[in-house]
Amino acid sequence: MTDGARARRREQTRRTLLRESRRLFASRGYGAVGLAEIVDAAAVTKGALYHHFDSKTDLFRAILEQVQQEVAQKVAATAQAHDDPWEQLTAGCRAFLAASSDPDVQQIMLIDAPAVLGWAEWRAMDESASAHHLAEALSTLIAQGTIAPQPVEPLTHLLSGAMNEAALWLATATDPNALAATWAALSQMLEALRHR
Amino acid sequence: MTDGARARRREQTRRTLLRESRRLFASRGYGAVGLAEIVDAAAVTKGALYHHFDSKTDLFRAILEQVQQEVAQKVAATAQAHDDPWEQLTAGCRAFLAASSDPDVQQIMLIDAPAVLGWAEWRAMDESASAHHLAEALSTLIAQGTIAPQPVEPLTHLLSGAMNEAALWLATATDPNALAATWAALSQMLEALRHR
DNA sequence: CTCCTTCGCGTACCGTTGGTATGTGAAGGT
DNA sequence: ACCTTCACATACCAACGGTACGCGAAGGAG
Repeated sequence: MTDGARARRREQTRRTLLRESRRLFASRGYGAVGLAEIVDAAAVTKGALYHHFDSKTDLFRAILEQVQQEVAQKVAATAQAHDDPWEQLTAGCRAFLAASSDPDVQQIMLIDAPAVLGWAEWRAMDESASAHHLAEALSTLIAQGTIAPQPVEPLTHLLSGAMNEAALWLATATDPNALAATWAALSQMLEALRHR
Repeated sequence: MTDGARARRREQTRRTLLRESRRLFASRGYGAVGLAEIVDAAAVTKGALYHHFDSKTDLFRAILEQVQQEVAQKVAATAQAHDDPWEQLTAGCRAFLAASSDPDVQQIMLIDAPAVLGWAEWRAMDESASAHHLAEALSTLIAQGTIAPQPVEPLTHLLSGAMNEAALWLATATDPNALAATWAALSQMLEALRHR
């Protein structure tokens, strides 16, 4: 069913298209890359592209989904290596910072995505991919009394936004211990949430 | 010198162009607005537009500069109403949140700007417009011992990113006391920076 | 007042872009 | 052996950002 020469070729074309367009979008930005360049790099034509994706925006959406899943998986894997919910939160945040330091992830997920898809859709995708986990972790910590009772949504957005911007800055920072300093400051903020 | 019929007409055309394009960019986003629509709304032609601006991107840059100055002025005015550096910081952050709740400001300054101009240029403009003041306030507080000695740059980016994302979320939040809850959480984080 | 220059802007046009309609040949069922 | 379906190629289009050039009014020089 999922097999056959035609299905295999289809999958391969789609994967090549995603791979090449992701490479180009990541290196030069969504707006600066034309479809002609993409289909040329993938050694196909626009007909093939539009057979797999509804539009240039739809292609970008598929790439973003892929990037977000990769980041979310790294964060989840790191967090699940710990038992204590508080350590899960801190380790998850560290893992997110590390994953977001990848230039590809930054250009696609943090810079272009909100402008290309609109903030609302970007937000919805980020929610289901990673912000949901963050909110859940915070809820758990509130439930067990580690964090003072308070609405989790504002907290989620403040932390998410802080880490996103910090990751973008780290990419251009020349100071070799900028990552350590950033983590120290973020850790300081997280500690502030602990019940006194 | 700055007067004369020709100079007055020039200024008026430029201002009309900025006003209309800002309105359109803010309401539908940079990518979804064409130059034809802009010059039509301003009752001029593309010749006039390109006489005042080098490109569509350059037009956007001029608008962004204007928006950032407005926000920065509101923040500075609020901060300077206080004497205590700590109150200047907190009041400034509150003012920034309030100013960034304007949908026009969000679409132009927070959503489109990084993608249109690239993160580096956006960062540079934000730096000279408002982030510089934030960093200065933090430096002052460190110098006077209110905040523990630490690098200010990571702190600046964490706080700036947190406030940006929070402002975007507040725009879509239905909960009427979302602003209060957000400020409570942010205030909690700021308090954490105070020397123990 | 006259002449010439400059300036602000309009007109006409171009190359490229995202998107579409249609053709085509191989794969797969019957 | 036949017909359908599918994956993709080809050819084309409207709209876009951008440019070259023309034109009329404003302003300085004599």
